[in-house]
Amino acid sequence: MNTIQAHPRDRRGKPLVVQATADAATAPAGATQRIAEAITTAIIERRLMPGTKLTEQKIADIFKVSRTIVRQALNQLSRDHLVTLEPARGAFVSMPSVQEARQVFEVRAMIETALVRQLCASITDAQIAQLREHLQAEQDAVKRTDVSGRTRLLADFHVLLARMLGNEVLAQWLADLLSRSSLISLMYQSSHSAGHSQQEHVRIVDALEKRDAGVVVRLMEHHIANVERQLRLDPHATDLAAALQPIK
Amino acid sequence: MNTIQAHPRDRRGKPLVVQATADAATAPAGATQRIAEAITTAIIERRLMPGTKLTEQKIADIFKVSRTIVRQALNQLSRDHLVTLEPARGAFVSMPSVQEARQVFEVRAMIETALVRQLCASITDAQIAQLREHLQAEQDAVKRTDVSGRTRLLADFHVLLARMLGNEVLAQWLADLLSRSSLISLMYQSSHSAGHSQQEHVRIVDALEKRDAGVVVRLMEHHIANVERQLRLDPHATDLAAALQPIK
DNA sequence: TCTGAATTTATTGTATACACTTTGCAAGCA
DNA sequence: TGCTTGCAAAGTGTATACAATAAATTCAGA
Repeated sequence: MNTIQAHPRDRRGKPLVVQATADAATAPAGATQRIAEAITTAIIERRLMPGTKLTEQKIADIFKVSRTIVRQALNQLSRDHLVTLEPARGAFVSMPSVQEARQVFEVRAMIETALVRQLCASITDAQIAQLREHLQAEQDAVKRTDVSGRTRLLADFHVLLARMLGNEVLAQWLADLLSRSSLISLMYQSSHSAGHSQQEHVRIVDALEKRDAGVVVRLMEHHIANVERQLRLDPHATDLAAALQPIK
Repeated sequence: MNTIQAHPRDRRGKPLVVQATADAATAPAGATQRIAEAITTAIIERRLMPGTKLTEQKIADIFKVSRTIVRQALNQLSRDHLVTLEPARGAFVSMPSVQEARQVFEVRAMIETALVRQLCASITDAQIAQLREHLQAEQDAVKRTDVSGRTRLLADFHVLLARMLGNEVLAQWLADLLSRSSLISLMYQSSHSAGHSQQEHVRIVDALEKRDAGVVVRLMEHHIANVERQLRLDPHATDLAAALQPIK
């Protein structure tokens, strides 16, 4: 149990976080990077649940590298908030708190509304076409119930918008936020209608095409709020004292 | 040359980036953290110029630790975009490009206007008072021409605003952006009137006190634009070919 | 004296060794 | 039985050794 599957040849599609800088075009990438990505996708695709201990030596054995490399990868991941490092105890898949979850969505709402507002002024027809293409891919994934694929695509939609502003700084940060969002969904999502999200994406693109800033901002606001609403961010597990109180 | 001064006891004030989580209240902090902070402040306080090579062994000797620790610190700093890691060549103090500089300021404008808009709705009188206190500290630093102090304080003003939203995710990210901004100023700032920035801060707080969202957003926009305007983000050094062209 | 290949030096990248901390288990004691 | 204490196993944190790479230097030849 808790085995991490390396399956390097099995990785269809890019990792959730679209490579922003496209550094050196599919660079051979150090082993560190490879491991970090493998763990990232493992988390995203729900093969590693929050709280899982990530023992350095085990990972090192799997990837046939030394702990040194694994430690580097884990350090990187901890910076992405995907794993949590407990001093002298080890690395664990992060368990974002309800508060953290709320904050992530709050920030997303702030930044993404501002993002689409700006985008209305600068978006080109070619970009619209690119978005339509993406929407098609989303729809396909939803239809064939490709869970991990659609999760990635639904997240990438947002990063794609960010990249269209031509601002790598923003895009990279939003990518970070979205991988965190994925982890949050993993922890708190009870039921999620991917189709609904997908339709909202369509409507957002429609509004973008009309360059209607007012509508697009409102749609994005609603969209993010909807995604958040489908989580179970009620006190439940977090408020241990209350949970253990006899119901009387 | 290129000597990094450790001077651990000499560090008056906190590092530029206000400790967001205040983790474990001034934790003894691992050596890694200590080194990362030392280098950070060294950069901010202009004792390390962009492009400076950071040789692992030298730093290790200074801090009396092994390269292992130094490497961890450098890795962290590279994630903050303060140092750049060139494979097999080493670590250098980052030299943010003009494009990156523009993007950082563009993002800051986006996020900080949204920030103050929200803040208008939630800010308390106690928080206003706290801001006034900060403004006083700024003004003192400006008056006694404490360059490194005022740099830190002027940046912390923005982080302070972020923290007042009670959103650590946002605050931490803005802190990152601001340390990058500092490095950018370091590279591109020709002349900077700290007093002017400080006055704008005052006006922003005034508008916040009146909860006038419209005005506060406009002021913040102008403020960030002004800071950017004082940089030399013209093509100059970047466009080598043009620079070497005989003037004719 | 200049150019360029070969060698030497310096520095980074990775693996490994060892010390220290935590944790689980079991024996001792009330 | 229930609790504490001591011990052993597992795992992390740091240092160091060694291999790989890039830069600097030397030296041969024109």
